[in-house]
Amino acid sequence: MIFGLCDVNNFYVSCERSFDPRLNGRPVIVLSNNDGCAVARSNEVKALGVKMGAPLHQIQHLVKQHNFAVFSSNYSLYADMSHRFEAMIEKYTPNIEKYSCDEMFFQLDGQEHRGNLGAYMRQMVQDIKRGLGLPVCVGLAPTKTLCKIANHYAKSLSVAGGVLTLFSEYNLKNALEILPVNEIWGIGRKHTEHLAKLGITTALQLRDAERKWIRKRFSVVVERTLMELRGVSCLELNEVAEKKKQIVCTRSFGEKTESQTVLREAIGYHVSRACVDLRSQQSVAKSITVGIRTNPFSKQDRQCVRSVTIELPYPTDNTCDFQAAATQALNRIYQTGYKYKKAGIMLNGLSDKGVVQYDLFHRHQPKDDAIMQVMDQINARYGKDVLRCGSQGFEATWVMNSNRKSPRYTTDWNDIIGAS
DNA sequence: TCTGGGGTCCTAGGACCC
DNA sequence: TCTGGGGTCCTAGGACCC
Repeated sequence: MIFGLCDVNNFYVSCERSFDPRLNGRPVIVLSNNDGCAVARSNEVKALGVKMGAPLHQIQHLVKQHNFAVFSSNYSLYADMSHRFEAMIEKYTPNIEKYSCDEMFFQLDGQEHRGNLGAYMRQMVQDIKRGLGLPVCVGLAPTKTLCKIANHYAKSLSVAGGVLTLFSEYNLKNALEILPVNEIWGIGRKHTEHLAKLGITTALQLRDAERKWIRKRFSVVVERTLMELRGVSCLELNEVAEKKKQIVCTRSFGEKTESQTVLREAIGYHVSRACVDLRSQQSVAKSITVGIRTNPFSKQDRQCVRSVTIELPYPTDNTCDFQAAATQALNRIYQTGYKYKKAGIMLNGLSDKGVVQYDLFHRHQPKDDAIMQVMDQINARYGKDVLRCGSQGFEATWVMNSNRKSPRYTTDWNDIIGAS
């Protein structure tokens, strides 16, 4: 079996460029929620030394000087492009794991490419470029971790055709010898520091280290990484997307607020979002955590970070139950005199809706399910939050900044190119 | 003035059980 | 001075990922 990884170069930026070719060759960045940081950068921007997650206000001089095109993130566009990207790969192999919106792992059994794997994959790369306007790179190797590395080199070396394979010991050795450990999938900042103290700074050194010794000093995770570098596959392809084990919804506010009403409305909004998500995967949740905080970067504001978890009497997927619990939670943590910047909620203890055990005194109300179903249907048809809980309010004074969003080219009739 | 959001897995340690 | 052993479940916290 052969593993492959196909990922889109600078995904969000490439989506924007796909619908506006004038952006090609021009420095482009896409901002995080609330227009805070640069979360996607074109190669021109990377070449200027702008780091992933750089706060916009810190790079304003470059933005002006080099005439960056700057976009707020347009998630409905990116999600739609992601689906199309996945569908294109499916034409080449049925065994796909959607690892993230812009990365697909897959497996090839050696039959479909008729002896010329490279050509088969280059064809796929071309197809995606032509069909979606997205530039992608492919890495092929015996393990997922090595695929990541092959993909990394395909991209950073601008390999012709966008496909790089890592199979022979000769190629592997050369690739791993010059790769710093922190570039390995699964080795982050802490592990890098720790490894450096042990004299391990390159991928090759990690691969050839003593397995038991690494296991003892780190954990099975790093041990697995080591084995994967040796070409022993320890990570399988997960083709079926598993259900989420927790659902989180948090947002910063466009402006700071001291008002409990505004906090309650923001939290109400997040609860609604999370519950729709919960029901769509046919789960119920046991508890909800509500959190609020001030701006941690602010020097002059007094800081306050609070959160509380409320256990529900029974696991449920009912928005109203969670709204009531959330309001109760907010009452417990809210304190006057602070300028709050962010609020969020988390649904925990998820389980399958069908298999929940209720006790003797629980009266399950089929009516509640019907109400939620109707609410989901109406909102799906007429727009989200047409029907909502009162606690969400109607003003949404807290909404984040998103001033530079591109049109929803593929998901809104009015924004389709050519529509008047 | 301005700094994102949403996840997963693993381990250690405590509570509890027989 | 003496105070078992083995197991499971749960949670908090750390580390990592995109």
